[in-house]
Amino acid sequence: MKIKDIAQLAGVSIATVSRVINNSSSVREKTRNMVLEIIKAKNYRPNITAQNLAKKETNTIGVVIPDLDNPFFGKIINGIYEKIEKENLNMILLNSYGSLEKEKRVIETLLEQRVKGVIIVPVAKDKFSSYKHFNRLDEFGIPYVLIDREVEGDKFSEVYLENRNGAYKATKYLLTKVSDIAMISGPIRTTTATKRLEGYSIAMGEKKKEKKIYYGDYRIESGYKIITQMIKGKNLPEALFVANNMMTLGVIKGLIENNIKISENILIFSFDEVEMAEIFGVKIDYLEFDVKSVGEKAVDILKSKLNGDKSRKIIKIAGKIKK
Amino acid sequence: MKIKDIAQLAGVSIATVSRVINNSSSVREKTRNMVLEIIKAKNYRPNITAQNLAKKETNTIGVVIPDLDNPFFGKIINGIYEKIEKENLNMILLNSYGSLEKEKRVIETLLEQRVKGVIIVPVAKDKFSSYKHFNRLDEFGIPYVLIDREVEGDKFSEVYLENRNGAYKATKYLLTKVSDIAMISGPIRTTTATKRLEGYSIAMGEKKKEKKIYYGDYRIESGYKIITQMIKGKNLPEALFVANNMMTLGVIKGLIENNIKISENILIFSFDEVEMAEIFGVKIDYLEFDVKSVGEKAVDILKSKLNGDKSRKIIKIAGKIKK
DNA sequence: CTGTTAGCGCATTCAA
DNA sequence: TTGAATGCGCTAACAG
Repeated sequence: MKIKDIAQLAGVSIATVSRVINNSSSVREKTRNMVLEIIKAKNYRPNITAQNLAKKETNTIGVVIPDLDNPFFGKIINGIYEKIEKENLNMILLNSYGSLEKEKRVIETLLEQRVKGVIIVPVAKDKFSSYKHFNRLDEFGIPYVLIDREVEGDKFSEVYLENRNGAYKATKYLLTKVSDIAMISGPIRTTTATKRLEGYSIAMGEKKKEKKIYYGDYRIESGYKIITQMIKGKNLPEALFVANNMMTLGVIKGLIENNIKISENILIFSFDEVEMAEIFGVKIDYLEFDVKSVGEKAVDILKSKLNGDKSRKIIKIAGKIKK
Repeated sequence: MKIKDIAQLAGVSIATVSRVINNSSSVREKTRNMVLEIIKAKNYRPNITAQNLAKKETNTIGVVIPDLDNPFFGKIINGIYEKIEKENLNMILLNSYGSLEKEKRVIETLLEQRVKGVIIVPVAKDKFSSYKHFNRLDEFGIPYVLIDREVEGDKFSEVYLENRNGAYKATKYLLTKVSDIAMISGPIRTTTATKRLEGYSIAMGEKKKEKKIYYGDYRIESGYKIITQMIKGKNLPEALFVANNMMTLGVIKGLIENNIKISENILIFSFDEVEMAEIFGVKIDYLEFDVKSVGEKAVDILKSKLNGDKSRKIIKIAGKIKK
């Protein structure tokens, strides 16, 4: 069933059918209704592939994520979806698996698909990373927005959590309660870890308190290992600021195993939320981020680019202290 | 940059370029290499939209999920993705929001996109639900596989967790330890809840033990409410079989609040995994399912359908007792 | 308000 | 092994 069939059944030209489908130029009320009826009766659906080719554009946007099996990105995807759905856009989802090679490849896929725009969590984590494959998108005139990671350079539009300021606020908050505050940082080659560490350092420096920094790798095990060593060495701080929720989980595990009461014997502050803590009766302070809005804001920026806005846009999502 | 440009630069016809792109019919080695070089030099990417139109087919499959912000489905999506990636297929992801109306609409979207196949978590939950909108896919000759939900009728290919047998195994296991076993069931209008309840009932019946059934709605709050009332009424069973992990979380919350030690004062068995329990030092038995494989198996079935297999296929994913 | 026609970028017969 | 021509289903001038 194609446009031609509908046209014949309706006794009009395909141009007219096309017009009623697209609501483009004016069609006589009566004609329109008749065509509409036939379309409905025949359950006809226009072939979007053909439409796209004729219009030289696409109605899909590409989303590239480094890990599809991660609730954090699930929220972002959700935010993106709800926004683009309203624009009648579709989402093609790609996984970069956190690998630069894969990232380059999926970008080529997106190019072939002639997607309308791209939202991507860049794999690159440090200042030595290469971003030049993003130029390919520029070559094809496809607008894009980087999310979640703070990226070096001054040409990209981005949306990410306020890393430095968030850590600063968190540390300031902890300083109102105690003065012996240690931090478990993420791997220093990542920009997020660097920024979060900076925030902690600045706040501690302002109050001239001694900094105690431990380095983890953002995963549960490293949090567990570090806290276990602290406990063995009997040098637990009054408060511990942990750079992400995974490591916080490790910390919680270690503390519970050693019967150390959280918030009684030690204050734990996680950079981001540990979702289940409350259910298990564990009291953790954290920064609350509207993660979904990362996706939403990215779509907003993309839309403005699609409308011709050439300016660079940076949006930082603010965190709110939850206690 | 289109195929014509490449052809001109190479001094050959577009047919030849098309042939090397698709590796279709034989092209002289020398010619092929030359064309390939130009393609590379110019960073040319064929326009998939045009390819699809010419070939009257698409390289994307549609995936419909009722909740993008749910780790369970994240795992399934991940399983689907890894499989189709190898087939050089793309995934367009749609959200039905658990609404039948939305489901109908996204199916129309998929029709317009002329997707190659569909994998869908049907919204329909009970025997009174309507499945006739799936016929639309049949009309367009698009193969599809239903996942996660057990659906009434005898025409659909499906992949889901073994609900009844899983619950049966779980209850049998609990019966080896105690005899006073209560169950918190899901809402009885859903097939999953019905099946799980059946499994429990059969196992209890075989041993002529008294059944104690409470009805929740699969959400945290209902688990919490039910356990709280049990505690107040001082009628805690020796063991409690909870029909899903969300309600189990509610149960855990209630028990912890009331200082009742899990696995000491009461045995808790969750139908599916409560991921964080171990970290928080809580001992929960559960059925372990390879959730990701739901997606993988669905792709397998879809592939066979794409190859012309008309038979109906049902795959049940087995659960393994984890203690 | 409506129809005719020329593409959109590519695959694929059919000849050569 | 190659090229010319046709068409995939639809949109968008252009003309009427």
